[in-house]
Amino acid sequence: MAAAPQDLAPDKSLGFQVRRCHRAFDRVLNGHLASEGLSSGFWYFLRALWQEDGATQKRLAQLNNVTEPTAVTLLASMARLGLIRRERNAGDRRKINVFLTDKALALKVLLMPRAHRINTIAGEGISAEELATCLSVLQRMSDNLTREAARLAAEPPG
Amino acid sequence: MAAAPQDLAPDKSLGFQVRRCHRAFDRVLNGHLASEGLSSGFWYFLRALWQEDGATQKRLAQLNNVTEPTAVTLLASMARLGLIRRERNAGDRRKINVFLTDKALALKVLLMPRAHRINTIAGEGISAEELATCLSVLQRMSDNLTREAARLAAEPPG
DNA sequence: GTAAATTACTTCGATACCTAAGTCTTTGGC
DNA sequence: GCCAAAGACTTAGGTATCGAAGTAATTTAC
Repeated sequence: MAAAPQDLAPDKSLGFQVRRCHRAFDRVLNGHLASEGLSSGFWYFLRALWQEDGATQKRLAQLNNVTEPTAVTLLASMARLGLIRRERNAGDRRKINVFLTDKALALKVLLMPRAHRINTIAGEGISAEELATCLSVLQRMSDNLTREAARLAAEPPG
Repeated sequence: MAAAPQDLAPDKSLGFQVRRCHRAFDRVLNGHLASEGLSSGFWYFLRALWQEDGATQKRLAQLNNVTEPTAVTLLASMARLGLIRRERNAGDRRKINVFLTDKALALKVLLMPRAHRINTIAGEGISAEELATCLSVLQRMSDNLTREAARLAAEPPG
């Protein structure tokens, strides 16, 4: 017999476990970045730019699943630290293209292996097949929830 | 041939996908709670207290995987809104026991079904077996990373 | 039985998010 | 052309989170 809707134990809730796991990843990531004077907020933007240097701020926000104001704040901090350079786009002056400095480019060879290592540590004792299933389920859940969030924004919940 | 450590695509990174999924859950949860004047920060404390009314602040922080300062801030907000009552423990005056008010108790029947629904929406089109695997992998990854975070705190990364 | 260590909570200052409401630029309809 | 709509970025204000350092109560070690 299924549990009543009042009694979903936190341990059995995907939302709860996703949150717990996120916090755990974030703490370890921050721990590794602190020695370079960086914080986890920068990490996702650095990685996006290593793949797509010159992207606009809007594009970077989308790649990282954050809103534009969040991107503005983080990119301003990164510019202050000399990690990026922002250039108003000549063809469309609404846009700003973001470019990595040499300093940020150099961080790639230092930091990417650490990211790998964190993923490796996370997956210790877990089969490749299970990890692949988890990754796929996370992607599908994200898609489902993103659709639901858009629905909620249009029409309040019932 | 395996990809070089410099080239882990974000989509294939568990850390990245866990984060993305967390944000998606959080947005939907906030969307549902906003109509009651609540925010997602309260949710986890409410749920913990529905299961364990009278818990100390430290205990609540542990149950929710947040640090004590975070718990202090959130519980202060909840007290301001009349959701909880804090009582200095008579036997050990360092401790503070947290109790739900009637108002917060009444929210349970309203909110728990919504939490269920969010989990249901997230899992649409995904088999029960896959979801169970994902849940189990998330738990084990959290445990691995929590251990690593403790190790890092003791000794900086190499 | 007191000094030192530990525990529970708090305060402080900072970062990373969000929503709502701007500004400035470009595009589309007429 | 011009005005309205849409797009890209910014500002303002608020919440949730952290680490580090502080306070008060209790326990431990001698």
